[in-house]
Amino acid sequence: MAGTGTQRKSDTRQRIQDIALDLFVEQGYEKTSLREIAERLEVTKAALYYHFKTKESILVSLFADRVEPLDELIAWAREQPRTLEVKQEFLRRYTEQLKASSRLFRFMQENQAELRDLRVGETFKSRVDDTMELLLAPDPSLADRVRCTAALISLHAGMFALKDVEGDPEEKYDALLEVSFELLAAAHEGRGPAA
Amino acid sequence: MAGTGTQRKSDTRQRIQDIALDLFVEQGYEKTSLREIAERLEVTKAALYYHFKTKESILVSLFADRVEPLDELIAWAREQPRTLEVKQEFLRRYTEQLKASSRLFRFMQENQAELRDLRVGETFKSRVDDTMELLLAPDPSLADRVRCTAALISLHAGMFALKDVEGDPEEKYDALLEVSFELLAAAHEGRGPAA
Amino acid sequence: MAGTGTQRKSDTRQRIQDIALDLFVEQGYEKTSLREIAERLEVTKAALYYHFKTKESILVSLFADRVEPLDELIAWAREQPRTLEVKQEFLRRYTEQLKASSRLFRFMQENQAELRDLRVGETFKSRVDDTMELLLAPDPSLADRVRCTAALISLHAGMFALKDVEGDPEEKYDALLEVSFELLAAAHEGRGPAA
Amino acid sequence: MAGTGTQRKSDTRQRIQDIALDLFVEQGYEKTSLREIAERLEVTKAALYYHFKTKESILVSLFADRVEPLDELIAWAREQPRTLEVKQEFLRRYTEQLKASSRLFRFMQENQAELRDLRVGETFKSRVDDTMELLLAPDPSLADRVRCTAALISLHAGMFALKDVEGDPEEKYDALLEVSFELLAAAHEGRGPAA
DNA sequence: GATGAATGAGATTTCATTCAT
DNA sequence: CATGAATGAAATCTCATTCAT
Repeated sequence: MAGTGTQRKSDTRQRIQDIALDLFVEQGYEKTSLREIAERLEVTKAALYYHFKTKESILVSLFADRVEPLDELIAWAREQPRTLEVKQEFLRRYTEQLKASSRLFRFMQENQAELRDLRVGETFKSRVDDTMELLLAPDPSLADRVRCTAALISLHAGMFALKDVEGDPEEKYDALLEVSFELLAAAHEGRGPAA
Repeated sequence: MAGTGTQRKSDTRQRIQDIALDLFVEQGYEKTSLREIAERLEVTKAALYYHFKTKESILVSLFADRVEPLDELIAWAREQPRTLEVKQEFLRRYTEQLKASSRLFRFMQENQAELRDLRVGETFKSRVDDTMELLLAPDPSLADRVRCTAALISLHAGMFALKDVEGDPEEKYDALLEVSFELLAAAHEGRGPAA
Repeated sequence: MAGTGTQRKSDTRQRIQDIALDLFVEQGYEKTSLREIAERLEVTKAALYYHFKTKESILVSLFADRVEPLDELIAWAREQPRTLEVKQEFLRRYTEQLKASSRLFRFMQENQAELRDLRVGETFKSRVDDTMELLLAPDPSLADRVRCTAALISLHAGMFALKDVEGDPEEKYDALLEVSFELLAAAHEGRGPAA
Repeated sequence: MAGTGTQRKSDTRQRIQDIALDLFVEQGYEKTSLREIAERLEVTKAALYYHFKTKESILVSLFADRVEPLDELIAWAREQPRTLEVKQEFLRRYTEQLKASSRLFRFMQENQAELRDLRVGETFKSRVDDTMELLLAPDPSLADRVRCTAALISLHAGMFALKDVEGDPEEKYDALLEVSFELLAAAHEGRGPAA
């Protein structure tokens, strides 16, 4: 029994998820049909239904694994004092997660409309709200709110916007993070209505 | 009685565009069927095809009117010196256009994947590239590039991200613009690698 | 009033027929839409309906002019003695009519299935029956019947079958006619079961 | 009871082909809709698409089986000396194939226009060219070419032209074949310009 | 674990036709 | 003589899903 290798149980489920994410990113969720997924996998559509109850559940499963670490990160941040250093550390770790699941986040970014009524959207929306609340000072000015929003948006959308810029991805991530820090710092001080 | 009757001269084309944009924003392009548009308009599907050759051409027509003013703005900016004041003025006018076509820009924002292979995407992508080039100093550092990117992204995505925040939309636009100015200013000075 | 030229009354009707026949020959009747005809004419579909009640009536009108000369030819032949010379003369004149309306006959040839339930088919079918009767000796053998059939079929289908053969069309017509004469002559003698 | 039940193993594909050919012959290809085929089969339209990717592929499949025997026949003839006897034997076998697929050849005959741009047309056209080349003497006169053409055309179109003539179909085929032989013989001798 | 066969709903699109102007 | 606007019907095709095997 022992020693039958690392992938004892069928990895088909995993492969479905992989290929589905590829296609979802390339084409969007609606435009990707189960036929396509099945063809790339070289199995029949019916086989997909052995592993997933519906098309949507494939999508949900893709998000499932990523929610937990995000929740852990938020929980961690809640136990910390709201210092600038903590907020920075939070963004740093947040960026790590973005990096680790960049395809998925790209998919979210580019398919917001489709995700909106798929419940999964809600799930992530509420995490973003939590995140905003963590970054903001209590009772923030509108300008500070905007700064934090900009910090987050830039992290999320920045990599895709910089796709055509040459350079090491790691450096780009660093640059994005630094600009986020600037915005965050300004918001943290409560610099006022963008004097 | 006068002036309130049904519009004699067919404005059906206009109404199609209006309702289509509504539905595209609500549901995305793919998920919106011509049946839906026709039903809301209380005409038959075939009527849509009298006014537009294909579904895609409805979408294209929505963009057509907005490209011109954007091109004019870019052309104007190109004739100006690249001072910070000009760049600010540019962003101010840019924001006016975003405001004037907010539904359309929201649609773009939330349906990037679907737009990607619809040619219309290309059209706007190239305008964004032009815009970036206008805002950037010659031979910019990566950090400055990121700042400009963040400035633009925030303008584009900011309003939707702030949807749940209470407050006057005008004030929100002002706040977004100011934060963009901060980022722009930092990039204009070439403040270096986010000191 | 006099002297206003040869085409006093609108020639649109004529142009519709021309273009329609072009398209019917190229694509078949079903596959040719009124939209196409209208576009080539650079008028609207509705204009077609001013000149023709239905699509089918365009087709019918194309045949109308050709039935009369055919009927005259048949009537002429009926008054003649059934000598071989007369039959030959009949085929000669018949071929002239085929030449004069070659596009139309090509259309008939290649779209028999579509014509079958369009009444126009019937009309011509009965002329062909009349023609056969004229060519055949009384109480003919099956073989002679086949010879006459072959003679007619070859005249009808021959030109299109010889399309790729180089040479003067007139010569081709002559050759076809001569082979028809051979078949006709054999049938006229009642040569028996193809000894 | 035994052996009369419903066929267990799905022969749906075969049944689609059968019914489709029936309808194509009756009405033509364009005029036959998939709805009609599906209704006669008592399955849904979607079921057709399970078995055939497109409507055209149903048509193509009908031809597929018939091309092979024809190619074999042509190959056989190419290995033989070009004597009159061989040519006759060739036509005899050719006629057998026409008989065996008479519905399909009737369909071809009556729907040439529709077939023209369906690639399948090309396929058969080239076989006819091959056949002509086999029957013709080297460097033939136009008249001989016409005779061979007439021989082939008559075989193809003759049966349908003789539909209303009473008599045993076998006898009709024999008569057609004999007249073809006459034409062939004349062409074989190179009888000259239809003396 | 997976397939083969099928379905019901619905998509985009095209067509011949009508009619007020 | 002709157009602009619209319709109802139907076409081809795709999709997510089901189920017996």
